[in-house]
Amino acid sequence: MSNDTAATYDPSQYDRPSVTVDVVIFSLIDDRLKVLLVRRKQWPFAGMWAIPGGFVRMEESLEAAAARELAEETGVRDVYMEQLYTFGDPDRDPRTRVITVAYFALVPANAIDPPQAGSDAAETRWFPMRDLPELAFDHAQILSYALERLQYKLEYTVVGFELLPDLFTLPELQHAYELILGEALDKRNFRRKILASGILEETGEMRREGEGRPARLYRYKENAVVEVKARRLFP
Amino acid sequence: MSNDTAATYDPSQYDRPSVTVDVVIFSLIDDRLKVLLVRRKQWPFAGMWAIPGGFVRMEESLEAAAARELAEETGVRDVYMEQLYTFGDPDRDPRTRVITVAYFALVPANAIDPPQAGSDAAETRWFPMRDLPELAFDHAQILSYALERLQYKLEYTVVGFELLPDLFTLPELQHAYELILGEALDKRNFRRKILASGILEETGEMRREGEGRPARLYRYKENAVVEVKARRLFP
DNA sequence: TAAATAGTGTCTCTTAGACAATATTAT
DNA sequence: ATAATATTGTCTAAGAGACACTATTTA
Repeated sequence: MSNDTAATYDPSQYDRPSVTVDVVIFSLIDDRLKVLLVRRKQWPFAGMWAIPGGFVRMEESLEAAAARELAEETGVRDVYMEQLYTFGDPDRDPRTRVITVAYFALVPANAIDPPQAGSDAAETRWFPMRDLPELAFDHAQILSYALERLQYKLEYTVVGFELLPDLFTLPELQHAYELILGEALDKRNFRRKILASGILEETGEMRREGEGRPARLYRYKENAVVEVKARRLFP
Repeated sequence: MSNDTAATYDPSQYDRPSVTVDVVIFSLIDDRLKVLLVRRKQWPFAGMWAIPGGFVRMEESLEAAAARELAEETGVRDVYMEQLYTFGDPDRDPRTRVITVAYFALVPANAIDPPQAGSDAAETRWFPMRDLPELAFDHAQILSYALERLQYKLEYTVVGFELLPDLFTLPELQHAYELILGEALDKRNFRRKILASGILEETGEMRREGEGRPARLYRYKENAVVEVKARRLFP
């Protein structure tokens, strides 16, 4: 806290809840928006799937805890991550009072550790957002909110490229947007809007795979990303 | 949390941080945007001002804790309140690890208890946002972020009326917006935008005070507010 | 040369901003 | 009548959506 109204303080006079971070990890895999889930082995919700998370250690910040969870599950660091919301209903965990600070992360598929090696041998799996299993705790609510936020952000920022490799083509980026938003977009309007944002630049190179005409490869400008980050709603 | 990655659980194996809620309480008083602060009496930051807040009790939700703090400080219930962000740097409180879930509330000045009677005798005072004292903890950062969010929301929603009494005139509403945004707005464009949102309705009555032509009194439509609430970014 | 994919321009409609005159009341 | 405040409409510029054809490559 900060102050106990009358500014008295005695930690032992209050029971303390547990605090965890849960990280909703999104990626585009096999042409679908997928989320990484962990299978629970014990009560409560044994056998059900859950968003990866864990306790916040006493000496680490919330962001550090979320980044640590992400790295443990995917081996990935330095990807887009933002705080989503804090969920704290008293009965959301049947064991004890647990307040969780939820984050969501966007991870390019090519950056993920091959065998999804968690530090321990917990079973993890990527699930399509449109085909989720039954979820433990209030995690269905958290996932639903994370998707809503991701879709919302796609409409007014250009975070989509955070799910792609460093170099990508505009058709690839548009495809990513269409997968997440669940609707087709007009090529010309999409290109106009994205390029007008000024955060992409051509590499001068082409991607020549597949049958048709090769596509130009783009990257995002580091400076421009700073601009976008400054305008984020959530610090 | 939810799961400890490997789904083992033993609460005693982890130290637990304290969890508090801090509530940034905004109101329009004496023609200024003001925020309610509490003077600290003890170490740390004795004598400095802080955002009102307190521990989350084991049996209450975060929202309930925030609403309780708000009621204790202002006597007000059932006003606009939303979760702002969760701040958890390990050293934000020199006493122990304290994670705070920050909320912000919009309170109509006419609804506030006259003598600002907190349940205890802590000294509280309304400070203009443009003339803040030195603040305890990371509360300057929290206030700054709360103002940013309020200004942002004013631009794409019509939350401004949450700071006004049930009945209000369009010039009063515009004045509230100008105070918060810190800039003059065009009367005609403002009225067009607000009325186009469809969330206000005329009462048929007039406010006849002061010298000039009386102004029409409006209220907000309950149904319309539900619509706006459904479109909120934060659940 | 056929098939596949990448890339481009215009028109329209809506929205937001700039801008000034009239209407209604109290004094 | 004068002062004070409330109310109203138009023009313009910019942004968003609808829409179809040309360009470049591989097989």
